[in-house]
Amino acid sequence: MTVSIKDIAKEAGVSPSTVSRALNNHPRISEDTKVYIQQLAQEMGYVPSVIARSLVANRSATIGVAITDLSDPYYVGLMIGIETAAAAHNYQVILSSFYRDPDRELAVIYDFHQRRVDGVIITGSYIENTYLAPDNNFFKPIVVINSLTYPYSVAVDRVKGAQQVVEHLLNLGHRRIAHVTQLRDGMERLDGYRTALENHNIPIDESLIVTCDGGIAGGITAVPELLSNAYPPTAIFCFNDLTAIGVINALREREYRVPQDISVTGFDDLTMAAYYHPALTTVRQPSQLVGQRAVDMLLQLIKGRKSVEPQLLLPELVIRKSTASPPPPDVEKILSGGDV
Amino acid sequence: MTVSIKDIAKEAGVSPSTVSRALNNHPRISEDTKVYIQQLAQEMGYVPSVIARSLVANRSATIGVAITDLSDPYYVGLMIGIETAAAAHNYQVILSSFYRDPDRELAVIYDFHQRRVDGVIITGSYIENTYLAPDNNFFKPIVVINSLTYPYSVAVDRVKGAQQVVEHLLNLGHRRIAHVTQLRDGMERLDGYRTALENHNIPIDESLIVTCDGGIAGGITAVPELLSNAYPPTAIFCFNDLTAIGVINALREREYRVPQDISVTGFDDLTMAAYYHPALTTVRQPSQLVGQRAVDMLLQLIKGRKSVEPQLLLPELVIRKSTASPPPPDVEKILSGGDV
DNA sequence: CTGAAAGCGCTTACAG
DNA sequence: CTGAAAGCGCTTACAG
Repeated sequence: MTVSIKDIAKEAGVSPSTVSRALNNHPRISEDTKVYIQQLAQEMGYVPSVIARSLVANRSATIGVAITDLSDPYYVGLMIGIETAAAAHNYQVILSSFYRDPDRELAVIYDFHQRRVDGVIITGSYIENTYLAPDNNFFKPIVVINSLTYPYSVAVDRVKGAQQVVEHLLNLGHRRIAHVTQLRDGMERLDGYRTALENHNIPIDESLIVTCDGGIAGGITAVPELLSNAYPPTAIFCFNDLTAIGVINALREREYRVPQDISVTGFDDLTMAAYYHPALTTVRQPSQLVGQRAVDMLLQLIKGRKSVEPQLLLPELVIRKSTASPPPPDVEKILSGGDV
Repeated sequence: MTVSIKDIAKEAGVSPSTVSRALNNHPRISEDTKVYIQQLAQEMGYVPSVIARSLVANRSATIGVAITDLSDPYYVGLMIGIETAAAAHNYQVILSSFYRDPDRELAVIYDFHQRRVDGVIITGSYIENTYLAPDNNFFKPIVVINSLTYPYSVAVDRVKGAQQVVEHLLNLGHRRIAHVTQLRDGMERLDGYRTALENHNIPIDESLIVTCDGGIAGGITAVPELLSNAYPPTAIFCFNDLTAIGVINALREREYRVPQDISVTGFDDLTMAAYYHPALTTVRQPSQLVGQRAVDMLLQLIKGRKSVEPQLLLPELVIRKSTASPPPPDVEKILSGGDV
């Protein structure tokens, strides 16, 4: 049997109220009994129940974090930022994954509400607009990471990030630049890609845009499609570092050298990006900072603030070894009638 | 104001007990009122409070997971296994990191108890023996992953794993095999390393054993020490994949080729290991399975079982591209009086 | 089938 | 400074 405040009260011959006050350092309590009770509690192995405390305080000191998929280190980075910031404010984190399944996402958020978390952070949400609906039963503040439409959001300007890498490729002299994108989460990067090319008066070639699942496997499957193009790309701008790594693997298997034969760029700047071979040119998303800011924003909302400004953080182009100028044009191909 | 069972009772003109029964599909309740109440609850936006429910049930359907450091993908793998298995049993997971700090570890476990988790899983524990002490105030079952001394543990046989890779290196013809270890968590691997060498009658050369922090950085710092050896190694058995990647980076910086000039092995078989260049020869730890088994064991203990068998899972040697036979002996060195 | 009562472990006005 | 009472949101014997 776990010992409760009542047990201590009985043992000490005082009322439960007094025990409660002693344990909580209440101002109006005699120093003697306070010390005595605290010591007694210690001896008796008392561990306060935050369950009971939450019930009366109407506050659980818990935030629910719904992460779409922990197997992507990018999300782990967010999680680390969230957990660290939450711990610094004495909040505990309850974690659930929903693996890109909208039904599971909804179930997770509902479960969070049943558990009376004080607030919720969602990354990789597929149903962010649901949280705006007035009849959704969700009465706790929700912050969505990287949402374009949801009002309480902290995001990274991925349009700009994409534009920057593609500019970098353009500056190196590339003209046939492919993009491996991801349907759900890749729209901003696609925008940035288009904008950069248009700024340089390069027409968009839709055959150079292929979709993937956003993981290493997706990068691998994208390559054959790209290489079978009548005019294959000299550079590939990938959805993220994971797909870049997949792409590089598939390229290497076909004896292409990166970056000598073809340049490849990532996105995210995972820890691994710097230590991969070749080290990845990529766009750094400050994921831990994003996580931390999301907690800050959520804490404001929990405090009752109604008007928080959506946050937009800046990404940073990181140039490493996976990009270079395109190889010289293929002379044989030109002579045989091709055009580069 | 969030709506409670009382609000629904008032609205429906019945007692709270009836509402509770209707909501919980209690057997003895008229179908009519059940349907009516459930619908009313829905309309009123009722979300049950598991806080309140936990208080009476003395069960929170929550397990606390203390992970030492989420920035190591190995621990993330464990976490994924744990979270998945927990979700399958309708348990939520509350997650805290303690970053190899024993004080924080203890504080986290205490906090879990305050929150009345039903059980605890700890990975990378530094104070596992504390949990055995009778006066520690911890009254919920605790499973420790990869513990050698704690009775409720699921672990991987790392001695054997280490032995296997070192055997592999030996079979390739290596005789000068270095080991980059980690003080806290590397003892088993060190054992396996020693055993394998002894089995082949190769004396242990302590100058070939260097310690590191268990991350990429540690691999990088280990290399200069190893290369400055009077008789440098032809193969390096690393604590884990991360250190192997650090080692390979440091080697490459010095123009060593892996595996032609020197072989390098990892441990863990992170996802990245297969896609690294060169693809890592390593020892697979079935981390998701370990996480899942830990949940299974914990659930047994929560159910009240007192005698669960510690589990020891087998690792698996995965041979890829980072190992090869040693280069031919350095003739110049031999001629100049050296000995290999 | 339904309601009144007690209780889970705590906190907090309200009296004294 | 301390105690008795009420209450947080639920569940569950106990009566009826």
